[in-house]
Amino acid sequence: MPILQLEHFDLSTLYASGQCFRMKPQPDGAYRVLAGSKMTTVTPLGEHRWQFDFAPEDAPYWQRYFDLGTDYAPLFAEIPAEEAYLRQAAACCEGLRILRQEPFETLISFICSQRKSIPAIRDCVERLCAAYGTPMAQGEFAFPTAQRLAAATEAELRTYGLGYRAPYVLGTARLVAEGRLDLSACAALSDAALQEQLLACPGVGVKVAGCVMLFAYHRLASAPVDVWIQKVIEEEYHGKTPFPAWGGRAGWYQQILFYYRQHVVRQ
DNA sequence: GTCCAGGATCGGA
DNA sequence: TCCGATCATGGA
Repeated sequence: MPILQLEHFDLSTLYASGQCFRMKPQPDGAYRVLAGSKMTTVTPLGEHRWQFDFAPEDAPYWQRYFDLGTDYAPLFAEIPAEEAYLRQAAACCEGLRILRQEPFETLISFICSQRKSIPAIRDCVERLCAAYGTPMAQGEFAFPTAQRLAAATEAELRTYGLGYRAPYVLGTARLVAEGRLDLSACAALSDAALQEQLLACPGVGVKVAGCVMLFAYHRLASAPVDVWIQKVIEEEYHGKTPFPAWGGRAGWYQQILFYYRQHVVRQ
């Protein structure tokens, strides 16, 4: 199994980053990472070295998932000096990255996310996987396919902690299962056209669409504003969003600010 | 008991 | 176009 030396990579940071909900800390300090129907275990060896445990044929998949083809050093170094708060925040998340997650999994997960804490989202997503996902090795389950979720009933979904979001999940799963929304084809769309497609899903507003664009389609100009980012805008940017001025770096900077505000500043 | 969480939707102004 | 109420659920 490959051992990689990675300067800007840290699973504890990614685990807490709020972009993925199926990373699981293990008792030995490793992380089990599930995505779609794939699974890997990543063990810290110290000195920025990480051991990846996955099937040999999955190497390209995880390379892409963790965005290992991108050198993040310039992404930290190029933050303008005049952006003092952003630089201060970035100094606290050296291992942060923007993942490339499965679109359907990301879409459903963030529909579930509305007005939930990150631990609550993890629980909810995990229950959906256990109920509708294909069993994998070591007691884990794949993320459900659109077909499986679309075949559920609203009442059934509610028993997994979805609450009022149950019809949203069902409606969106049906859009995908019936081919009325082609998430693979969406990868070729412009940012605006992609957002339009996502907003057509029940339970998807600008914020959830923004998360899917950033965390699944790697649209780095997308900077979703949740309650934490709204606090940052009010506290540090005089209530005026800085994201449009940041262009193609907006999503990356947003993720730095989110991590910093939630895990370092807190309150 | 209250308050809050990676919000969206609806009705009414 | 904008605003307020409302929507389940779990944890602090």
